[in-house]
Amino acid sequence: MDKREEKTINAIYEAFGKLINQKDYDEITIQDILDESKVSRSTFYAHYKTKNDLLLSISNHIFEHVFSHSLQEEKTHDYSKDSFYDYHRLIEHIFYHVKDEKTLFKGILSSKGNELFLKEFRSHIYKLVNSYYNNFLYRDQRIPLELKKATAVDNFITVLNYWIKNDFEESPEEIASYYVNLTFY
Amino acid sequence: MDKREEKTINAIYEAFGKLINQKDYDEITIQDILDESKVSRSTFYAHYKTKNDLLLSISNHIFEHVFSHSLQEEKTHDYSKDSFYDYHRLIEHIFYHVKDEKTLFKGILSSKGNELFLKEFRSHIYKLVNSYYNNFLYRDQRIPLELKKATAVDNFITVLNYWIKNDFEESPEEIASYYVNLTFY
DNA sequence: TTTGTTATCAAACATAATGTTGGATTATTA
DNA sequence: TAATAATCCAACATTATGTTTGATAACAAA
Repeated sequence: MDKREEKTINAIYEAFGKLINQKDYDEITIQDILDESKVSRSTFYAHYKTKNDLLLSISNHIFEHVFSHSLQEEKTHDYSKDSFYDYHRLIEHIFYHVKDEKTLFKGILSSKGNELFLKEFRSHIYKLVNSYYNNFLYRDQRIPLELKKATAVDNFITVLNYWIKNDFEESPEEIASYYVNLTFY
Repeated sequence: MDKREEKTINAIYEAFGKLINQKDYDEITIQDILDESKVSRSTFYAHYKTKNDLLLSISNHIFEHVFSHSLQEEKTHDYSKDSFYDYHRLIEHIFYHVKDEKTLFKGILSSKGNELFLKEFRSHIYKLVNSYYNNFLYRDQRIPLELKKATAVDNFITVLNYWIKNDFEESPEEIASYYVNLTFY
């Protein structure tokens, strides 16, 4: 990629990261981003069609990092040898990566208007959850599998929000065990 | 209330109900509401400061209905005699009321930009959950009480979304039992 | 180093939605 | 029926979005 492009995209990402920790996504105007990043209007629109387009791009950038490990797993891992332990470790791993991006997660998840981000996030978690129930037999007659999966996804968000509220005080291992206990026992 | 006022507010509510089932809250313009309701711009702004103000007003109107029973309970019910059975029945009751307003719930919960509604909704459910844990001892050492409460709130939304996705096919009792099983066992 | 390419910028512009105001009209209440 | 109050129309100011232009400067490749 052209050095100039890289520079502007970086500047825009940086600006967004700062702004999202100051006000709701809803309230951030493109003008705010231009002012903060010192990128010109026409340049911004050369890269992104809309503000949502930018958010989507940032989301993908984050998730590439956070879910990189699980994406690799998906291809190389031998599921016939899966154990619950492996799965638990994978979740710990993800929480580790989330903590690496704590500022962005905190900013975005605390913000009104983050639905696009949440939707992307959920779809990534859904893949994990799905692979879990493809490898472990689901026994509970009382609750439909699809509902159980939906709960498993939403619990992840709930636990993460709890972590954010506590300013990432707990260790990733601790948080992962909360999630696993809530969801799979 | 003046008959004329009642008429315009009704017209606006009706228009909103129609529109929210056609497009996302985000995409509904005030102009759309004016056109659909045939209310003039200045009249609209005589009643609501913003579109969010309207959504808030509609939310309160819905929740007054849906949680009326539990609000009454709060004051008159003798909690020292509380049983889990009573609590389960209360939840069934709420799902009944939700079904009465199924069109609005479906429209709003399927829509982008509904965070204001969700926030209000959550705060109502939180009151219920809170009263539950004030009356039943919490034993689980593995999960902090506050996290358990947050999960209990979010599970409610998850189950409701599942119900919506299935077009309210299940009975309120069935749905309530899904919720209770997911959350309290 | 030179040359062709391409990203950036500033500035002006069109468009669209929001929110405000004033004055005329009509419905309601008492 | 008279006073009150809600509605309407229409014009307007404001704000944010998105587009277009042509000039300038940074880059990559020969």
